[in-house]
This record gives sequence, structure tokens and C-alpha cells, in this order.
Amino acid sequence: MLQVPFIRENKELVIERLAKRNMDASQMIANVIELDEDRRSIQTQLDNTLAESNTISKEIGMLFKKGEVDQANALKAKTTDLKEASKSLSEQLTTKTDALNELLYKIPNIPHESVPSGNSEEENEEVFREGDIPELNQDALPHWELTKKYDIIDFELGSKITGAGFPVYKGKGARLQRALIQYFLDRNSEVGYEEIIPPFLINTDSGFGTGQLPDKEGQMYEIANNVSNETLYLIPTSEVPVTNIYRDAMLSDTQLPIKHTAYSPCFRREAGSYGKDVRGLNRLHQFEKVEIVRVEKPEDSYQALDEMVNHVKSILKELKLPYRILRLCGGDLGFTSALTYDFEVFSTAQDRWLEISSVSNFETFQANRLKLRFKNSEGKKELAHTLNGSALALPRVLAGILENYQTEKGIKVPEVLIPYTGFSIID
RNA sequence: GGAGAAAUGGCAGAGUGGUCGAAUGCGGCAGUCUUGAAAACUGUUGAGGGUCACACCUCCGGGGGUUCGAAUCCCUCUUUCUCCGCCA
Repeated sequence: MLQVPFIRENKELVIERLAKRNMDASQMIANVIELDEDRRSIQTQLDNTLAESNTISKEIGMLFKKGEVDQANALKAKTTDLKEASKSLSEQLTTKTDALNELLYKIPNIPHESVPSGNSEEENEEVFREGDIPELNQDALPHWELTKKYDIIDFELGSKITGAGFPVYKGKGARLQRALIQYFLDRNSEVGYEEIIPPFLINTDSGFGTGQLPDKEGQMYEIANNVSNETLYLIPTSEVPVTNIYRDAMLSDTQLPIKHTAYSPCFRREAGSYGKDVRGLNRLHQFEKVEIVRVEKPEDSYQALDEMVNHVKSILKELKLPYRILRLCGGDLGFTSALTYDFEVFSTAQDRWLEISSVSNFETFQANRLKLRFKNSEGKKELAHTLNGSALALPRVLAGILENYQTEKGIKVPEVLIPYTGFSIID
């Protein structure tokens, strides 16, 4: 959520930057400013009314102490009108505040100046590419054929147990999956990310904190909570519970930066997709991911973003997978993000790029909702910046490994993973 | 699942209807002393809204109520603790 004072003072900049997302925000921004002015004016009226009735109440107290009951009772009568006035004013205030918030929830984050304009993923900007695309045999298979051939992931079995998009990993497939999780966590820990195992269900406050709610309930599975009657959601990413650790937090500047890594299953409804996009491991309702999350001082956050990008690069380099990095254009940028780099691994047998990581700086957009602040070196309170990235999402990395490492004799295991798998080939 | 107790500022912990946004201690910050540090002493120190700045308003787990007036009384929800039961 954007900060109203910032919008007020930087109206033109906000409209101009939001235009990168192909939206004309001028009307929304004008409405925000107007609603905020109304809100403040009502607030002032209400404050004055309350001040008056507070004064009277104090007088009444004094009169009772002195034993002047008649005078006290006379004053009581005066408060009736004030009470009605303040009741009506506070109702108006609630209405305005709700309207303002509802509007603010609909305004996405302001893109960073380096974000290219553009409508769709076609206009994302490739900023880096590394790794050789292997020459595969004529009879090279896409991963959904390989998983069947070697019996390592069973999609039909998952459909039987749950439904489409809930695969069952078997034998060496399960082992390879676990090896990847362990390897990612180890690599992240090595460079200072503290490991977290968060809850896999979140409440609505947490959903609001990181921006999944309101409006994006559609991506999450809802769970009825019999205990408290509050709706819970299966996490779409561990970003949500991990970032929400710092909801309503006042940190000292010596606590920053905060660096966490977390493994979790992720659950996404992903309605409306079909065909090659959802084939095999390309898109699932349940998948595994290792995430990195950072809380930073504003002046450090873009350096932190670079560090995260370089860290993910180093992992992909070790895995010897061909990949590229895209800077997302305004039209493809997530609602809460100011700048996002997507990592894509080349799926040789499908002849297409698959997104395996997304690394973003949210600046203060999440922190403002979360009320995540810190005291800077001058003792002043400031909103922190939040960032996160996948390091990494499992299914498509697995797809990339299976397809790129296939040989006539079987699928080789990337060297760095062999200590974790305990085998070097799937055959 | 049953019975009881509790929830107050960064932390601990007073406060049961009226100068209480809240004593006190710890912690933090500033100063004195010191070559420097520690100790000691002195001062200062909750959050949000609002204002050029004051004033002023709101907040004592969340929501609702009683009252001229609520941290304090009532209702309700949540959470925590103790005891019993059950249990991976």
C-alpha cells in the first residue's frame, strides 16, 4: 500500500511511474487526495467535539468532588448534544477511512525507474544469459515423458489421490527433490540466511500484510477454521508467513539487515490455465519452494536485491543449467513489486524458457501495510524495505535438470547434488 | 475435552470509575566523572492522527456495551499460563 503523504507530495511522479504499468492512475490519485482531505477535515471536527466533552467531564468530576451536585447535573445535560455529534462524526470518519483504504488497496506499487514500460511478458528485458544449451539426441524427451519412463513422478496417481496438479514423487524422484531442497537451504545458510520453518496456513491479517488480500484470494486455497471461525489460507509461498514475522514490528537499526530462508510447500489454485503451460511440472497446485526474504534499510535495499540476484546466479551456475535473467516490464510486474528480476531455465526438450525464480524489491509497499518499521541512527522511525526471491522453486528446476541432463543411459545427476542424492544417475 | 488464572509502554511490573498515557525497576539515549571504558550520579525516553509549530484527539489483547467520565464495571472473541484428561 502506498503512503498517502507520499502520494500527496509526489502526485505527478506517482502517475508517471504507474503509467509504466499501462494504467492511467490520475483519477484514482485525485480521489485519494480528495478522500484524504475529507478524512482529515472530519477528524478535526471530531477531535474538537471530543475535546469539548472531555473538558466538561473533567469539570463534572471536580464539581462532584466539591459536593456541588446540582451544578454537576446541569453540566451533564450539556453533553447529550456533543455525544450525538461525535457519534455521527465518527460514523462519517469510518466511512471515509474505509473508502480511502479500499482505494489504496487497488493501487499497485510504483515501478522503479529502471523498469521498462510494456504490456506483457514479450516486453521483458533480458539482462543476462549464461550456460550452454546441451545438444540433445533426436529422441530427447520432455520431462513428463522422462518421469514416466523412469517412474520417478506420477501425475496420474496424484490425480487419483487429490486432483490434477498434485504429483506424487517416487523413489529417486523423491530423493532428488529432497536433495535439491537440502542443497538450496545449505547454500542459502552459507551466505547468512537464517533458516525458518513457518506455519503453512496463514490468517487474513497475514494475507493483507504481504498483499495477497484483498482481491487476490483467488490464488489461495481457503480453509475453514473450526476453532476460531476465522478463515485460514494455505500459503501460496513462504514469503507470506516469513515476512509476516515482522508485522507490527519496531526494529532497531542494528537488527538490520534481516535475512531468512525457508522451505515450504506452496499451494496455488491457478485457475484458468491449460495446454502446454500446465503440462507436467510446468504448473502445479502444490509445489515445493525454498525462499529467501530480507528486511533492509531503504538505502541498502537495491544493493541487497543485487546480492540476491547474484546468489541465485551462483546456484544455477553450480547446477550447470542454461538460464537467463529478465527485468520485468511494467505490464508483467507483480502488484506489490517495485522491481523484479525473473530467472528462467531453458527447457531443451520443450524448447522454451521456464520461470524458476523471481527476485523482487517491494520497497515500503509491504512494510506500510505490515507496519514494519525501524529506528534509524538518528532515532527516527522509518518504514523498512522488504525483498524476497525464490532460491529456488523446485518443479521447474527439476524439469530443467531432467531434460538437460538426459542421456541414452539415463538422467545424470548434477555433480553438486550427488552428495545429497547418494546416486549419480537415474536409470 | 474439563476446571481455574491472566493479557498494561522495548522488557519486567504497579494501578479496580474522575488531574492515568499510566508509578517503579531494567533496557535505550544524552550529560557529569575518566586518557578511554566500566561503575556511579543527573537528565531524558511509548505509538498513531493532527499542526508551520503548538493545541488537541485516539490507543492499557480484539470487538461491543454501561456512564457526564472506563486501563479500572458488563458482554463477547482471541491468546497465554496452571491443573486434569487424551495423544504423535
